[in-house]
Amino acid sequence: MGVTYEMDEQATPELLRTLPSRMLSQVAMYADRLAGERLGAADARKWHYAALVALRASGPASQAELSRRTGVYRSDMVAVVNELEERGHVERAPDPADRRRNVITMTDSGRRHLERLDELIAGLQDDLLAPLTGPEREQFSALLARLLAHHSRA
Amino acid sequence: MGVTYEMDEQATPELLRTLPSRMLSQVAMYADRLAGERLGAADARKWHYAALVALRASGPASQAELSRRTGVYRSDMVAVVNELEERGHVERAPDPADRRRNVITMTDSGRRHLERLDELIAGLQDDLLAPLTGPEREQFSALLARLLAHHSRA
DNA sequence: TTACATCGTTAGTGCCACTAACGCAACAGG
DNA sequence: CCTGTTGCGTTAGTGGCACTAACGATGTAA
Repeated sequence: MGVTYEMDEQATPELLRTLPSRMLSQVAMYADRLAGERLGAADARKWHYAALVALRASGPASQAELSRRTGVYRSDMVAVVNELEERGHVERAPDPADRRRNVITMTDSGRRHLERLDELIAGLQDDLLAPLTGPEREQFSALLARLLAHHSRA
Repeated sequence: MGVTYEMDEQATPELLRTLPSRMLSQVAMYADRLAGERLGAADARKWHYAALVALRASGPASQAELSRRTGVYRSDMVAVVNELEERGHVERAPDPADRRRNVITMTDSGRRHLERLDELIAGLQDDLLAPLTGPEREQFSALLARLLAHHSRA
């Protein structure tokens, strides 16, 4: 796992090495890679987790609703639900009240799967923030939250 | 610019909304998008900037050297140098001392271009960190630097 | 009825990280 | 002097993700 590629950190120009946007991208890349690897080992992807969490939080929902709640595009949600359905973690049924919709329901298998993923994701946060102390992690999260709030408002 | 997609922030489960790895990815995504848009408007890409900064910092270099200094893959550096060459920002010449290598040299046009990009990138940092105070920006950068250092050591 | 919006779905774009393999050139050791 | 190894530039290709466009079917409102 990890990168096989040899990059010379020392030789990287100071300007580049200390650029916030660049550090941000790199740390995020590392986090994404780690998440991808671990979720992959559990036969899952980021979006599976997001969808399952949304289902647990608010109960059965249409694909479009899941899309809104997770930020996954409606068009990509199709594949996510397909994959979760193949693995028996959700069921897809037409909504009798609105025949445009599918109702997605989490199965028991899905609930168990989600619990495993919860632990996996929690461990991930821990490894991601490993070099920081408790208060520093709070700090970091709070700053991220503010940046996110600022940049995601319409 | 920005996203046309409608995501319901309110409906996103707490667990998901406050997950550090997720916030990190999202903020990074926003930063990347912003960088892509602005650099695109200046007929450039992230990698162009990285390569030019490396050339300014340490003078002419082979493509492999630029690759190591910027973190851009050797295979992708080909296109970067192609594009910079097309635009007249660098020159590519065979290295007489080692005929495997190309020597990449920045032109005057490249230097002027880089100065424009410097300003553009500086403005970007400012917009990215807009909601944070001066000390908070320092904090945030320092935390990122520590995370990066931790995760990029062999 | 007409117009419009929403839903699931398919297809496709573009960017980026990353791998594999190629022919060529340099180099180190026996 | 050969020989295996390493480094170089380059090509091609993979897979994931963000994102757009358009479709037919269905629901809602003017």
